[in-house]
Amino acid sequence: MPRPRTPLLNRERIVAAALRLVDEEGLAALSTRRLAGELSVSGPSLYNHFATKDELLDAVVDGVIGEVDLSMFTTGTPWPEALRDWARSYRAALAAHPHIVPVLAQGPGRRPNALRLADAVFGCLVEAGWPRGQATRIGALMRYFVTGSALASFAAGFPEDAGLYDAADYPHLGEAHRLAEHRAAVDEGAFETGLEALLDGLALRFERLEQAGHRGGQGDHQGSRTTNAGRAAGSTGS
Amino acid sequence: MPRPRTPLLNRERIVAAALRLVDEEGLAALSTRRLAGELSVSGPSLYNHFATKDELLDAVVDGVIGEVDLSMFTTGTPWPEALRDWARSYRAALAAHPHIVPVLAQGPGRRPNALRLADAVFGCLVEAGWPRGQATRIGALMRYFVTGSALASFAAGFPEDAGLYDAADYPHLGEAHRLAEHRAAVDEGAFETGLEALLDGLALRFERLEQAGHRGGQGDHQGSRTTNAGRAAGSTGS
DNA sequence: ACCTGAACACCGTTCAAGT
DNA sequence: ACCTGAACACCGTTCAAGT
Repeated sequence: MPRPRTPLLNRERIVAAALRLVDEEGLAALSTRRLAGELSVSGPSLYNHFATKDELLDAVVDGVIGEVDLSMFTTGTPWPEALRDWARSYRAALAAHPHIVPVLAQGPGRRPNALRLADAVFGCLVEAGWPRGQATRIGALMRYFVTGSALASFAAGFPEDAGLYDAADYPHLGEAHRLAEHRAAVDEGAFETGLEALLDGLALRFERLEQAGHRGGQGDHQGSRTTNAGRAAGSTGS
Repeated sequence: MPRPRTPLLNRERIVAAALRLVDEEGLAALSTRRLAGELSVSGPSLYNHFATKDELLDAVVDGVIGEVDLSMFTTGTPWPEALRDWARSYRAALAAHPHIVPVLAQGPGRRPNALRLADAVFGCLVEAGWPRGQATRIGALMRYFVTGSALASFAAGFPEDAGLYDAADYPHLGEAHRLAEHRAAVDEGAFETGLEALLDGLALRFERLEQAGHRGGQGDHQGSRTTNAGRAAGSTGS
């Protein structure tokens, strides 16, 4: 019985080929038949490894999210810097795979690497002294900003050409807004400005929190010197 | 020649039927054949009014963007309040049509109503004294945050069920994160927290700007008392 | 000018059949 | 256990033909 000769396919090889295909030719190129062809295999073979195409896409997305650097959350970096470094790493990972961003931005973040990511952010913020409910919200809003920026910046396709529409009706919008070259610069600037504004706004809240904490003694606010002991318990307070 | 009997179809009727179909049955239900059926017409008929399905989707999206309230930008409301009211109105419009958000978030914002929207925000900020380049970035980052939030909140589909994945590997994430009921509350909280943080962060920058302006005389910073005269000229400085 | 039926080149997915 | 070919029920879009 020479049965255990190695299978032609496995999830890892399929995901890798799918990501390469999407990166090189866009999301529309990823059909089951085309992907199977890239793997020198017949279309339905893929269904031995993934139940549906959506499940395959989920795996591709999770692989990309796995590229996001999370090390800044465990090296004792102060939370604002950690959040900034992480947001930029997140954006860079999405910029490297622009065509998958629409799938990623939409999909519920319950794949393994998405959960690792959410967990790392949450842990860092709670460690720093943020209440658990706030930490949850901050993690979410940061992801929303990064993915929203990435969608508009990378996935939007190239504006076909200037002069596509009449400028007459938009008194404040100038020619520059329609130039593709400038669009990338605006997007990068918008991301950086938004990121810094967000961090400043959060820092302001953190100061108020610390002051309230010091005045009110131990309310529901966990001080920033709390040890690990309290936070690995399970509930998130959100 | 009884030619001018009114046509069965027109763009307006098609767009309205498409939006209704998407709202009621989701984006996947919007096929050309299905939509044509709703309009009691044959599939290819639609191509007499839209060159492609994408062009039709663009029109649907622009209709939704047209629902966003922009009146706060022309009533002399201070820019932070105007921006806050607008962001909430924007979010509400997307919440009313959750299934179209993925298309909207991705599509380049060069349809008429998207341009009207961008123009209104830009005009308000420049009027308030923001430099044109900054005004452009702020408009963009606000859109990114609103659409990013909306995508994750409304378009993400319902998390199938709790217990889909093992909790063991995510020490900080508790059961609450997996409950659909709590997800909506977290999303709303994340949006509001992010919006306020963003506005605070921008207000901080505006203060610094004003101070620099008063110190440095008239640099490239247009004072907040500038009249309309200067800004309808066309170029945006971005 | 606008609508139709037929057709083209695709899809995702199922399933019996092979090994 | 894993791969195949054939098939099913769809797609978006084109096009000659009708009025």
